Amino acid sequence: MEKRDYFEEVYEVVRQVPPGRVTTYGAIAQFLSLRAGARMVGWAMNGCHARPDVPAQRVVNRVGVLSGKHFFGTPTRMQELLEVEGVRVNDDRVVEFQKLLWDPSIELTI
DNA sequence: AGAGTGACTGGCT
DNA sequence: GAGCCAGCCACTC
Repeated sequence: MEKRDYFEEVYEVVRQVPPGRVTTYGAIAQFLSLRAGARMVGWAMNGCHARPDVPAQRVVNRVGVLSGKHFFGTPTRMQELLEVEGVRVNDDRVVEFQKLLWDPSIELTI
């Protein structure tokens, strides 16, 4: 193992996502110059088990679907976590997802 | 070394 | 909006 180089970068970005907002794998990948590695972002999130401080529920796919909800303890865990933060979820999709979208390459300045 | 898989995306239908 | 296909990189067997 020990290959969590860009993993840490992904975690750092996700960690900076403000509550009540969501981001996409593609946005993170593009921000980290890993555009072709959007899937890798998801794979990186696979290691979120060792990073409880990473709000993976705020990371959804490009259409706002909670594609990773299955990886949470329960199928509704991710949705509830988002709703608690004020993010409305309908049929596993984030309501007004585009409005709640938080793009690191635009809103975040490093 | 080769093939399969995956928390994705873009384009087209 | 929803579905299908192809491209991409990393990891596992």
